[in-house]
Parts: sequence; structure tokens; C-alpha cells
Amino acid sequence: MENAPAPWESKPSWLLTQTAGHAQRLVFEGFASVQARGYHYRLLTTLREFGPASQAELGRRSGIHLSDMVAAINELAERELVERAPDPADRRRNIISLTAAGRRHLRRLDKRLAETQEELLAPLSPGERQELTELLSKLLAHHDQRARSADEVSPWPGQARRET
Amino acid sequence: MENAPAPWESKPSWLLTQTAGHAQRLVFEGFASVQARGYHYRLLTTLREFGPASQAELGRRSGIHLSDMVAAINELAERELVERAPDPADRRRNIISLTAAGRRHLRRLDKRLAETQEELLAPLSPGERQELTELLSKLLAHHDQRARSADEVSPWPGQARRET
DNA sequence: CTGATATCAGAGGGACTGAGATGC
DNA sequence: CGCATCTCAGTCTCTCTGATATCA
Repeated sequence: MENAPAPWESKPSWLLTQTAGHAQRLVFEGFASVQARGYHYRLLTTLREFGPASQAELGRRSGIHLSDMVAAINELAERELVERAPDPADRRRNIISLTAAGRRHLRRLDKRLAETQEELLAPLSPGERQELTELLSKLLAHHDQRARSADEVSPWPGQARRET
Repeated sequence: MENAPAPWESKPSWLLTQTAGHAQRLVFEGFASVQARGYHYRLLTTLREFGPASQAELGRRSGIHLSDMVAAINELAERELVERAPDPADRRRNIISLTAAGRRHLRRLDKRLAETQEELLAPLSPGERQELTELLSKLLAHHDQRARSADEVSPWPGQARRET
């Protein structure tokens, strides 16, 4: 078994994206087993945390793109996990709120997601999990920061952004 | 600024997928800046390491799906970074081999990717980078292993696999 | 016939762009 | 008018499925 490890397999970017692929698959399967997906969890959680809101507001809080809200809310509303009601004060808006069934559903998702984290981190000790979380948080904070400032008005006109 | 961190933002699976998103973006942009993409790097690297091979063989070694080889090889062949020649011993096969230009191009990609890793890990100390790499490797080995054994030959003929 | 090879078409899931209708 | 909201349609990278033609 001439196990020649490909060069890319040792690159942090590869380790990250591959591991993230597994994580995403586990989360996806976990949610799918209770007929849900990531957007549902984020929306329901946001509603529980902040209370009823318009779709636009919900999108901002949950980090879900406006144009993806429609489908996600539809899916939840069809199963009566959330309620979509017109805002009497502003007829452009729909006020989305959590139903009792939605609250129950969310508790199932909480549990499922916790199990998924456990499955994901299975080979790591508590100390290692802590370290991993800290390292990733550090990386994420750094790059989120840069992405945000890159998105702001570009003070340097020479800097090209997004040329597609 | 009532910074209420959403619950999902502290989950390892979230940290992983988000960080991986940044990593992927950096790698993608890095490669794009030299008119390449990840598949190119993996293919060229595999060719350098193992020498000429059929598309199927290359796909196995590089982990690229057979049906994605055609386009990737096309892209490389059009720019004469690889050569596609019929195998005289087996007319089904194309033998793919690296050209001199391909070798030069690959050196550029090597360099670019190294810079990308540096950019990705910028906020971490050498020790932290080492730890992160080890933790991720551990996770990846674990989950790759499980994925593989789940995929292995079903010793029970009645076992249906893949029902889509 | 069984199996491998190369090709092409399409799905998928998450995030995005762009355009529209409506209302503030 | 400018701006916000909601909706719909389509794009993108990467990966996988499936079908087909060819050949061993």
C-alpha cells in the first residue's frame, strides 16, 4: 500500500473544507431526519430569541438572504410552525411569528443539532474540542472582519472587487 | 450595541463551515488570479507525482469525479498545460501527460496556494497552526474512515444502497 | 455478457444577483 | 421621486447521479 499522501491533503485549507464538508453533511442529515434544514433552524431560533419580525428584519438577524426567505418561510408556514400575518402598520410587510408547534419543533432541532455536534467531535477530547473552537473562532473573527471592511465603501479606488 | 450572538454561531459545525467558506473563497480567488481552479491544481499535482495516466486513473488518484474530468482536462488541454493522447494499447483510453508549460504553471499554483495558506492562517501563531492542523486531521481521518466503511461492499445482498 | 472508459446532461444545496410589483 | 419590502427567476462552485457510446 504505497500511501502517497497528495500534497493538497496536508494544506490547512483542504483540511478545513473537507472537515466542513463532513460537518455539513452531518448537520444536513440530522436536520433532514426531522424534516428540517439549516435555514429552518436559524429562522426559528431567531424568532425565539427576538420575537416576531418582518421578513426583511428576520433575514438581517438570521443572516439569510432576503430572496431565500420566501421559500424558507413558506416551508415553515405550510406546516404551521410560523405564522405569516400582514403588518397593519405597513402593508408591505409580513409579520412572522412562532407558533406553539414551531416552538416544539425547534426544541427537537436543538436536540438534534446537539447530537450532531457530538457526532462531529467524537474523536476529540473535551480539551481538544475547546481548543478547536477557540482556534476556529479566532480565524472566523479575523476573516469576517476583513470581509466586512472589504464590503464597506472602498477608500482605495484602485482596489478591484468582484469582477465577474 | 446589544450583541446577542446567535446560538448557532458558537456551534463547532458553524465555525467549521463558515471558516471553510472563507478558506474556499481565498483559495478560489488565489487560483483565479492565475486563471486556474482547484481541480487544475489537483490534476497537475497528481500528474507531477505519478506521471501520465488515463483519465479514469487520474480521477481516482486526484479524487475528482470521472464525469468532471472531461471539462477539467479540456480546460488544461486547451492551454496546452497537459496533453491528451490516445492509448495505443487500449483505444478507450486517453493518456494525459504534463507539458513543460504545465509544469511551469503548476509552480505558479504552488506558490499561490502557499500564499493563500498564509493569508488564511494569518491570525494564528505557528504553534496554533500546528494544533489546528492536528485537530482537523484527526477529525478528517475519523470521518473519512466512517464514510469509507459505510460505502464498502454490502456483504448482505439484500442490502439496498442508494435508492434515489 | 460483464466491466471499464470517456462523454454529456443534469441535480443538489447554500449563497448570491437582478428584476419586478407594491407600498411608505 | 427615492427607498423598503416581498417575490420570482436565475447564477455560481463543487460534487454526485444517470445515461450513452465505445471498446476490452
